[in-house]
Amino acid sequence: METNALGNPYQAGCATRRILDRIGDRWTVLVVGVLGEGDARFSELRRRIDGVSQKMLTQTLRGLERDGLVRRTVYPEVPVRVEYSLTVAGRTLLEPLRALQKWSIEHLGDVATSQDAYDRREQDASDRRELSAATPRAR
Amino acid sequence: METNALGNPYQAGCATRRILDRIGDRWTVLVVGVLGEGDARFSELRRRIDGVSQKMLTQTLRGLERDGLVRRTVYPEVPVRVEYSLTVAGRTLLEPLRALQKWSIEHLGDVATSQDAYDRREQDASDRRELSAATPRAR
DNA sequence: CTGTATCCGCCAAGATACTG
DNA sequence: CAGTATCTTGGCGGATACAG
Repeated sequence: METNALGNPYQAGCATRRILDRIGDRWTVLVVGVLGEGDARFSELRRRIDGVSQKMLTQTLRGLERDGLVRRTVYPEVPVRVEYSLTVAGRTLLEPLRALQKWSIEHLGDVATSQDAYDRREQDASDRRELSAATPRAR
Repeated sequence: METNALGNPYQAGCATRRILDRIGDRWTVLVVGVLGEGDARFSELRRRIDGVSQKMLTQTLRGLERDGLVRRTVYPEVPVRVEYSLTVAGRTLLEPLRALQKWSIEHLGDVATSQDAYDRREQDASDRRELSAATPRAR
């Protein structure tokens, strides 16, 4: 038999699910993306990642550091300087993320179109339901 | 200049972030994965996807249908039969998901190891903090 | 500058009950 | 069989205050 699609068993706890649990949150891929363009310090990341709060940036970086994907280097100057960079493992993650990005760029337009069409159908259906509710029986 | 890493601008709302907003939830990739192995009806998906509730399966399928990635076919028999299948666009999503799965399989072990090491360091640090709090000053 | 520590609102997701 | 309709809740993420 040929190896099929995505995993076997394809269940909660499978590899794909596990990695998505890690990168699926709002900020992780953004941080990895920025660090993929070069090392950066905390305030720089904060500036370059639109809308991230101090707390969430710290939390995201701690998670990535814990996973061994990001390295944190403290320079005990005054004031303290902290540099973040991708580890070797972290850099390997860029590849699959780029694959996902490529898919997005190629298909997100179609997805939006499909959504619009779907929503219009739903709206029509909803209208029809209202109408029939307003005139319960023909007279 | 060379095209760099992940997106440009790499911000909230970028393509990668948008697709992760769609597939980052708990069930979407599992549904796509199972459907990648062949068409299936509702109860079959429910059985094959460990732990999914009726509500979440319906919600996930509706989202994928709205995005044009899954097709829903109703056979008006008694009792009604509903078949779900990936659309052409839906099948193209399998590729980047497999890339992610590949990364996971190759690196998730290292990630777990890194996490353990990190947690042990944290635990030690925490122990040391407790100790110094218990003996505020040497005597 | 680079973080911790708290408090809080919101919403995704689960549990449960009901329906065509 | 394949859903819809509510109710509830855990936890993510934002805001704010404070600290090394």
